[in-house]
Amino acid sequence: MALGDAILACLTECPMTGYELAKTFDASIGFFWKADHQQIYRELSRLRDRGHVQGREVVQSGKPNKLVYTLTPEGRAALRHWAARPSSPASMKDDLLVRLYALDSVDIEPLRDDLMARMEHHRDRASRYERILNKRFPQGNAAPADTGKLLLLRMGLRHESMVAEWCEEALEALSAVSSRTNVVPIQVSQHEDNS
Amino acid sequence: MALGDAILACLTECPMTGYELAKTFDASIGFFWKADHQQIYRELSRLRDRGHVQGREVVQSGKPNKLVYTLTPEGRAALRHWAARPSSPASMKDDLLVRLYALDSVDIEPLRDDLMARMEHHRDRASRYERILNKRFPQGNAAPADTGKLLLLRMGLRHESMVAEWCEEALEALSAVSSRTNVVPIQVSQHEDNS
DNA sequence: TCGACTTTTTCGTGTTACGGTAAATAACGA
DNA sequence: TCGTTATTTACCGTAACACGAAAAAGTCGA
Repeated sequence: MALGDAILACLTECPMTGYELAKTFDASIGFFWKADHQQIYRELSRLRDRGHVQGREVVQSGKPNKLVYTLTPEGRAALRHWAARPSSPASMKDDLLVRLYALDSVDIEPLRDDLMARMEHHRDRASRYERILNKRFPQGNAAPADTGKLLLLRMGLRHESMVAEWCEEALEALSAVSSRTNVVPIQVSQHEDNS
Repeated sequence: MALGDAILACLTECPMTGYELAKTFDASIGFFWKADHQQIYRELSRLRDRGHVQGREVVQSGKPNKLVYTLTPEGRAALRHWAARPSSPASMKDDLLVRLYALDSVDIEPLRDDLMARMEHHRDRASRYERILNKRFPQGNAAPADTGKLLLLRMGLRHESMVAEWCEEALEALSAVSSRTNVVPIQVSQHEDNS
C-alpha cells in the first residue's frame, strides 16, 4: 500500500541506486516486504516524477552507468507527512490459514508437508533475526537513531517464533485428525488448473 | 492472491448468497483477510464462469431475490487441488514497521499516538478471539472437522497478543527516545498531498 | 407519510501490487 | 566465447484494493 514510502524510508539511510535498493530492501524492510527490482525501478521513476527523489547519473567505466537516487527535501517532507497519518493494521492473509479453515474438504498429507516446510522456514528466519540482533545490538539497546531497527528485529523475531511454534501445534493437532483421513487420490483431470 | 479459493473455502460450510458471504467472511476468514462486497460479488461471478460455483435464484417476497451459490464438484476439486500445493509465507507489510525503520526522519508524536491506537486495537482483537475460543471450544479441543477453525483462532489470538505486547514495548522504547525529539511543526504547504 | 435503513446485486474506474519475460550495455573470469 | 555480475528499462498480464454509485424492494421509527 505504500511501496513508494517504503522506498523513501530506505533512502533516508543513504542515497542509492535502484540496483542497490533492490538488494538492500531484502536485508532490511524486505524482511517483511517483498519487492522485486522491476517494482522498485517503476516506483523510483514515479517518485522522481513527483519530485520526491532525484536521480544523479554516475558515469562508471567498467559497468553501465548508474543512477543514484537521493531523497529530496520534498520527499523527506512527504515521508514525514505520510508517517504522521494513522496506520491501518495489516491483514495476515496467509494461504495456510484458508486451507486450515477448509480442513475437512482438503487432503491433509500435503497440508502436513506444507506445515513442516513452513515451520522450518519460520524457524530459520527466527534464528536469523536472533543472530542479527545479537550482532547489531548485543546490549539489547540501541542508539536513538537505531531504536526503530531494533524494534523491527524484535517484532520479526517474535513473529517468526510465534508462527513456528504454532506450526508445531498445528502439526500435533493434525496428527490427531489424520487417523480418520479421507485418503482419496487427487484428480488432475477433467478441468483445467486455474486459480 | 487467492480470494477465489478463500471464497470456495467459505462455501464448503454451506451454500450462501454473496450478501451472506460478505457478512460471513468478516466473521471467519475475514479475521485475517479483508474483502468488501464488490470484491466478493465479482469473484463469485468469475467462479461461476469457471464452473466452480453454481448460483440458484431464490425468489423472495419481502426482499429482492437472492442468488444462493453452491460449491460444484468442480469447485470442490479445484479447492482440494489448490490446497495441495505448497503455500508461500505471507509477508507482514505493516506501515508501522516502515515508519519505525525511518524513525529518525519522522515525528514521534503521531507515531506514539498511532502505536497506542494499534495497541488497543490488537488487544481488542485478542480478547475477542479469546471470547470466541472460550465459547466455541471450552474444552480446548475440537471435533476433527473443526480442528482447523480452532487452530485459526489460536493463531489469531497469539498474533494479536504478540503484536499488542510489542506495541507496549515499542512505546517504552519511544519514551526513551522522545527526550531528544526533533519537534518541528509539519509542513502541509508547497507540495501536494499525494502518496 | 416521509425519510432512513436493510437486503441484494451490479457496474464502473482507477491505482497499486505482483508476476514473468526480455532486452541493452559492458566488464570480468573461465 | 560463453556465462556471470552489474545496471537499467520495457511490456505484458492478472489480482487486489479503494471509491463511488445505483437500482429495487421492503421495514421501521419519527
